[in-house]
Amino acid sequence: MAYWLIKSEPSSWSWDDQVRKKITHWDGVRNYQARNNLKQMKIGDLCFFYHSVVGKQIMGIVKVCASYKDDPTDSSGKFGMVDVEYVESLEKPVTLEQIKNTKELQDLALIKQSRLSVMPVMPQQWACILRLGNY
DNA sequence: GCCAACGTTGGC
DNA sequence: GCCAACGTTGGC
Repeated sequence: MAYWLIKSEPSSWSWDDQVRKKITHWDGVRNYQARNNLKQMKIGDLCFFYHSVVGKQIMGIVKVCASYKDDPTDSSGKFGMVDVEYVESLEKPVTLEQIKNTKELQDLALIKQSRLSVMPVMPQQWACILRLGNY
């Protein structure tokens, strides 16, 4: 099983929305690197849900519940999506600032490639963030 | 195939 | 709201 981090601006899709709706299409990705990461997701993989722009913190965990398929919102047919399902909220959201201040997390793409919206997370990074979140 | 122009993302 | 970083588009 693999771990990921996916971003959303709360003004378009927030963690509260995710908690309420439980399952959603993770559509709208229009970047090839992010798409390639989506393609590699398998059912059961876990993802951190990160609020970009407003909040700038990891809010909780979702699980991949449908693998890569066409994104109906993309008329070009080049991009796809997965479905994700609410799993759990972090007791304490983990902020970008905390991540930047944590030695083990310096290699996270969140820091190195701030514009990438779907990125892999190494198991040790995953565990480290869980500890920061008091999960 | 190069690169200038343009559009978007996201931190500050 | 600004702008740096980055990705995409299109003329040549």
